[in-house]
Amino acid sequence: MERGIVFESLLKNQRLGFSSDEFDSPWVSSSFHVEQQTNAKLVSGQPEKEENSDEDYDNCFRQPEKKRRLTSDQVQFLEKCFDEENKLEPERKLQLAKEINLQPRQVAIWFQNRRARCKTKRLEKDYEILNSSYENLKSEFECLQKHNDKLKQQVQMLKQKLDREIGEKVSTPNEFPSKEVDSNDEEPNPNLVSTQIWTNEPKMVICKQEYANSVSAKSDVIDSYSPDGNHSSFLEPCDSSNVFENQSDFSQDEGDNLNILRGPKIEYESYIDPNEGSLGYHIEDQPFWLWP
DNA sequence: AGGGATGGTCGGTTTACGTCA
DNA sequence: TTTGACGTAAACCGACCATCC
Repeated sequence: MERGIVFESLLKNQRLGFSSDEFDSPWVSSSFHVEQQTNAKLVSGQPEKEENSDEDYDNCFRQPEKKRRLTSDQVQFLEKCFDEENKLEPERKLQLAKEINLQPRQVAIWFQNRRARCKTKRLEKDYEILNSSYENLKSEFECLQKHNDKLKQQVQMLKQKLDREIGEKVSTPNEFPSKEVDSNDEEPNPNLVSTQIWTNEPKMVICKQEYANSVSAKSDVIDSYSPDGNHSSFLEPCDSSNVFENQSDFSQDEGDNLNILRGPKIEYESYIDPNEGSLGYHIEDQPFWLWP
């Protein structure tokens, strides 16, 4: 049998162009390999065949050598070496092969496969991180969409209210407060956006003025339209340092690749459900901007 | 400078083993 | 007990690259 194994290995090694140092058959008188063979026989339940040189010679042309898993000792040893250095210098390969009675070629292949497994695991981990980032962004986006819808509803309500009250004031012009909003006779500043909201209180006026060019920059109303007609997204750059602050397991390396996915931090603290009776909207803190 | 030999890595694939329903 | 499906480790293959002579 040994000659059969040697023959098979020789064929393979010649085909692969192995150097002579790699072809130092560990299959002969290898304690590790004997253990492997014994284990395999125990598992498969096949009786051990009587060793015979003539039979072995005949076996040279029969079935090739079966694959054997490395023993746990061998794997442990290789794992330890892999932890130290995941690449193999030629001398180190020979040394390791000698120490655990394997062919240098086997050691090389083990390291090769181990690197591949390592990479696969790393990719899986990266995928999980990316996926959870995606889920976070998705749920944030959905929240923002709901928020946006509610804000639009509010605007609609306020518009209707405004129309109604203007109608009332027109029908009773004496009660219409004249010049209460701006008693100065200054020229109107084109950069000012002035919005007047008439409440149910006849004499009360809520007036909100902001510089138009500061609205999009400072507004807490995130989804807005800037005067130049461009839609200013709420995903524009801002302080985003806390977005994934609960994801403390981001390693530095992974973080380098994933920074792009860290969106802006968005808070909803000032948002109160408008269905709760009053407007519930901190209008005095908000620049008032009408959707087109 | 150019080319062949050698040897390494990598991605993908095949093969054989071991486990489990 | 047998068997087939399945996951995984070992081995292979081809392409590519670096180094040496």
